[in-house]
Amino acid sequence: MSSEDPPNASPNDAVKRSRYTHRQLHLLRQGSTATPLRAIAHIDLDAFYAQCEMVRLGTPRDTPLAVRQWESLIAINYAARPFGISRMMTAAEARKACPNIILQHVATFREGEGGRWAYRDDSFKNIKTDKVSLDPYRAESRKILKTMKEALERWSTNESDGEIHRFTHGLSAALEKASIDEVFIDLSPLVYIVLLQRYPELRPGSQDGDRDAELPPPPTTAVQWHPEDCLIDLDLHEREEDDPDWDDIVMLIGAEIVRAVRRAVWDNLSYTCSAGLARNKMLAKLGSACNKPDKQTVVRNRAVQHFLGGYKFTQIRMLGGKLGDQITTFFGTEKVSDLLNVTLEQFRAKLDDHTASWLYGIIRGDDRSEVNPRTQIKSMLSAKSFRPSINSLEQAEKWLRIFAADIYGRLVEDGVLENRRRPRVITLHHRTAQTRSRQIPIPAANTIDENLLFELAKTLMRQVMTDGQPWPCSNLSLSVSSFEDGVSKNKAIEGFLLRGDQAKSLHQGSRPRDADVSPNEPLPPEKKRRIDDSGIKRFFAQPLSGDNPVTDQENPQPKEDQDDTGLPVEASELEADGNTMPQYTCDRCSRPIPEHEREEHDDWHFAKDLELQERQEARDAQQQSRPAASSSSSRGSGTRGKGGRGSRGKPERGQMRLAFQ
DNA sequence: ACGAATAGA
DNA sequence: GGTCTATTCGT
Repeated sequence: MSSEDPPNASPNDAVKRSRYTHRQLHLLRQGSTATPLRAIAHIDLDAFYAQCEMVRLGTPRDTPLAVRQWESLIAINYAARPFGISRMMTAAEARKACPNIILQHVATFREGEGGRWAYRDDSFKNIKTDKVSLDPYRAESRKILKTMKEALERWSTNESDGEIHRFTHGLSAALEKASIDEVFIDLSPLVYIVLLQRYPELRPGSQDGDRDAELPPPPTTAVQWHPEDCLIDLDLHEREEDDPDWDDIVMLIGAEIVRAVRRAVWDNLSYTCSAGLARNKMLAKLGSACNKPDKQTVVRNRAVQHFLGGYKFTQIRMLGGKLGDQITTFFGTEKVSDLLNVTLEQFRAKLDDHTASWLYGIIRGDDRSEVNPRTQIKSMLSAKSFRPSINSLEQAEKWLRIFAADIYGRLVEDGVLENRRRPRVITLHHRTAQTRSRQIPIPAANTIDENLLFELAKTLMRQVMTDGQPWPCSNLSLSVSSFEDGVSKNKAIEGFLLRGDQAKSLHQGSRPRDADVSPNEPLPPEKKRRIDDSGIKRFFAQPLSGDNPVTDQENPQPKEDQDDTGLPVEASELEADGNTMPQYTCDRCSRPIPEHEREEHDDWHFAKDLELQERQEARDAQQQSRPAASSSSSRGSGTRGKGGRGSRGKPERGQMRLAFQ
């Protein structure tokens, strides 16, 4: 049984103790994927493009509206749905079904009108000269994300106060932008704060040092759910009358936070969204689609079997494509409930080991994938389909100009001007009978501007044309990718984001910084946890020595010549400022610690132990979170950059630091 | 490193 | 169902 499954409680026991342990509780603050007490939210904007247009136009909520792209509809608001309008309809059909519907065309770029998109009354007549722009929606998406982050931030600072502050300061929720209108949030650290705030008996130190001891039961016999929370029915053998355990309380608190986030989005920006709340991403995502619009759905642990059993597995993330089709063929069913009868061995006979064990777990509600605090995009693409096809280089180049302008504008938003980020590769895709693509490096010496992108695109176009038959061309696209962090960004990081480093210098004078910037990681094949800064190091603002889990694993004790007292940064700063403080020597690490920091330091050891334990478990269970994740770990060799640039070896590093600006 | 394929809104 | 975007896979 995986450790995500709660241990069985014998039903006849009066609940004297919780099913959950202190260890499972305290893992919450690290965003650990290994605890069944985790709280993950998935938030999905309702009919997003349609709402964007409603907000922009000031359309009342009860007015039917759809977003139009040429003759088809790409988003339909909830007021229009009772008329039977769906995405497969044409504009004419929609108007017939609902004469009063607002059909708003998306913004477009127009040939010969510079690189600016605009909303144009006649764009639907100009499929030949216009190109769709999704920029307005990207901009709204950014605003919404920012509002959500602020709401989460407020929550953590409000709650993490007073006596528990030393256990909880610095904790925050990881937020992953899953698409233009969806986010995952790992609420676990915030829920942890609230739990400690409301239930003093859960605070560290109250368990007499035995982390595997069960928690005391929650001091309630019934959970008071908010009237607007939609609950998934419990599994057949579970009863609503049974006393709640801490996982129920976790969901209750999570629901409160999600409600606050959704409320903030509504109050500040007038967007409604739907949310799912569960112990992992997969369940949260299924949950958010259960009650729409403007509702939130809670999938309690005790409801998971019942909930999942009713689905086709092709609804589960990653199973909607060819993999799902294969599985359907192999086992002759699309139902989760049927697949539950398939043994792991039977899965292994048809699928590779990783996929087999991932699938075995996922249909049982076990999903260990992490919420990856990623906000920055990895590539930008601008494309156009031609109906009818185009037949000359001259025609093609007009579109390349627009692609270049589109992408350049987005690069500016992303900070190319300030040298924060810069793509290294540009690619041209070209479709005739088949799709062909060519890519070249963007010369590092050049300043990226619209014209450079255009010139590179033309170069690629020439290459594509010599490769084969270029006409008639039905689709053309230009993209930039392989983003790298610019110089000024590194300065920014060193200047005011790596507080751990600051504290380090402050504490022990100057110390060579090379180790911080050079790619010195003896990188393990990348069992590397994707999001170091959602782990314990974020809590403690650890300096970079903690950046590499492997180093940590193999050298649990920091080297003597480095400052790694394990103190929170704030403590280090205090130490540097004040000079005559009573000290004691910690018997765990033999370091001098100010007396008034004793408790905090003990907490640090406690958390550090948990961290090591978690890693041990991660190694033991060589199980990956997703089937797709496996290949990147087996590839690793030969991808090290030659000049030791290391941006390949340390993916997303800048992102981790600057995740939320 | 490159081009193709897959996934999802 | 067609379009558009983004990421991962295979060599």
